[in-house]
Amino acid sequence: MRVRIEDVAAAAGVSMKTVSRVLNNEPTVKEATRLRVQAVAKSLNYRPDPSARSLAGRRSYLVALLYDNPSANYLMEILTGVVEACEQYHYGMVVQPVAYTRADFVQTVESLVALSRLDGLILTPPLTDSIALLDRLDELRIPYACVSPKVREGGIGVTLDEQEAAREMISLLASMGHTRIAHIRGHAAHGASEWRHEGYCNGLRQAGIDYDPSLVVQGEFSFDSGMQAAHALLDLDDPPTAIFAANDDMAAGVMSVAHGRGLDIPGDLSVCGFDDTPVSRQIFPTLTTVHQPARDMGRQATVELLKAIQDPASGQMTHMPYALQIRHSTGPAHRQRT
Amino acid sequence: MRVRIEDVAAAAGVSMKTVSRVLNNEPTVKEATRLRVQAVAKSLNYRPDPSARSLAGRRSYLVALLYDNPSANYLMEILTGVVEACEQYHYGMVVQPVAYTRADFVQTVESLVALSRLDGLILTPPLTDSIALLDRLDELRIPYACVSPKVREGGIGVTLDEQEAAREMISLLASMGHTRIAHIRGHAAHGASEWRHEGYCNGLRQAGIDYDPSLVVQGEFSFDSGMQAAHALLDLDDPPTAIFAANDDMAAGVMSVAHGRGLDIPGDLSVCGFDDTPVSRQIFPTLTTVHQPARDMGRQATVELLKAIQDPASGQMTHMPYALQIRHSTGPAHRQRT
DNA sequence: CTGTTAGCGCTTTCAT
DNA sequence: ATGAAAGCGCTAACAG
Repeated sequence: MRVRIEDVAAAAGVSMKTVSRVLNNEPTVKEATRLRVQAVAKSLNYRPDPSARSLAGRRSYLVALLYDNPSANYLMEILTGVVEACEQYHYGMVVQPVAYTRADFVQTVESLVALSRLDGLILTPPLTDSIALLDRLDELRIPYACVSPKVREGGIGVTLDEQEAAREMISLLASMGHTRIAHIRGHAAHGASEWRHEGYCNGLRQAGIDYDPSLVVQGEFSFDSGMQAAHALLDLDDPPTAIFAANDDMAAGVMSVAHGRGLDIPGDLSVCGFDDTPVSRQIFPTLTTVHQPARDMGRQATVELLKAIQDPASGQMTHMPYALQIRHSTGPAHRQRT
Repeated sequence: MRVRIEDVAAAAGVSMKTVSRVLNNEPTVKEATRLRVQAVAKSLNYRPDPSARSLAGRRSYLVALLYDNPSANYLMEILTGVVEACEQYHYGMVVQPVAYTRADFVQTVESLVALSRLDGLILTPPLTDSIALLDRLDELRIPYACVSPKVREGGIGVTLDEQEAAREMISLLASMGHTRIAHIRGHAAHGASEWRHEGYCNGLRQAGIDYDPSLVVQGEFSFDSGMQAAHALLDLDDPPTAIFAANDDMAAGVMSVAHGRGLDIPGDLSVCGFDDTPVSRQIFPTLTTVHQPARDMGRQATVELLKAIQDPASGQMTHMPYALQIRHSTGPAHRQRT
């Protein structure tokens, strides 16, 4: 039969409430009592019943990971980190896709939270950039952590200096002698697209290269949009010798087009991406890109969220490190186009 | 304030229990009453409290998706299907990675089920092939659905005729004139590796090609293992003109090696994979592979599971269709190796 | 076919 | 610092 709190209380010679206090880390318990109860609970292999706990406590011990159509690899990494943190803190996790383009999406999230009594949310891009959503959550006092949000002072979650990473990438290309460096922007709804574009601009400026609008085309983070952009760029009268795509999928699209046109990479064209997804190692040549520690980011965001759930005054915005992955798709700009 | 069952009962002029009956689709309610209660519940926007329901009902209205280190894309597709089915049936889903290589993994699953009172499990490969787990779940009468299990009569879930798909792939290669067709096997723990290999054998037999053991090498479904296998095969005195890898990641590894060696695909070497993951469209040339409807499979498996939870006598093993995706990595065996 | 009475296992008051 | 009693919102068992 299932071990109940009552059994633990009896075995430890205290009341149910005291056991409950120990379980919930409430401070007002004598240390000796706490230790004894913990020992008994462990020896009986007691685990509180989640339903009973949440019914009585008016909370679910559940957080939800919300996402809208992200890359599978990225999301899986984030998810793995979230799961790790949840396990450690004895919290449960549910995953929920939400279509942020739908008019009623804020309401959808609201009722999701209400119906399941969710204790907190982990938001991933581009949900992190919906002011309407964030405002409403603040209003409702629903704790949430953002992964890579566009600026928002005082929020909790994790960020990465994507702008600086992009700048560094451009500096790398410039140092190889490239002066015609193109950029394929990411989906307009993502804050990341802004940052990466700004980093591109900063990199050019720092290298003393003028910004040429014809070298910047809009993509939407998909492989196909990368291909389209590549065609547009390579059809230019004075085409670029290097292309910085705002993510790996688009960079893969560029490389595919380049191969199709018989261009050598990196001899004729250098290509680089962002995210360090598995495809960056699986294409030929391997792709120079920016690594972000998505799994750690998921874990850290969740840890901060859980802290904020316990104490709304806590919860930080943590800064995570990025790392350039220099592989074989980038090189000196030396070959002459025929 | 939250609407409770009591409020619905009062508004409909019936007892709480009658409302409960309507909600749970119990048959013993007069049609007129049922309709009235449903109307009132909807107008009040009533949604039962999951915690209270599960505490009183001794069940969680939760299913868990269990996995062990699968490809991110595959899992995300399955997960999406599971979420769809859960939404439709008003069930919740939790995801749980479990390391099936650990000695205590069956116990881990057991306590997971017990502690969260999970109503059912969705198993993905290779968990579907752990006899120990399946036996224990049967013993405990815990409903579960398998996605692509190795044979098990009477089980519930979804399957795909992977053997036949592999055979068809080999037939395709043979019809293009290939006679030296190699196979890179998948991870030994996966039933899929067996099937695909058997399909390979059948395909050769049907084409009247002798099975050459030196053309079959062991991989483990990873990109790197595909590269290693490719090196081994291409170093042979009489190398293959076509390689059938047991999944796309390994096929991508093969293509990378081929490019590195200056081989033309498909001129010098035809390559094909299995699974139709995004990478198959993102590499150059695009990869010929086998598509499996992973999302539908996840949904269907969940639907069957949910049926089985309601009525243990129901729940089927559904057969799903596959489809060959013929792209640009395969072609006639015509070029002469230099 | 419908209602009444007890809980499910825990946390909250409010005492002490 | 600890305990007793009263629910949380729902379903189970038994009546009628």
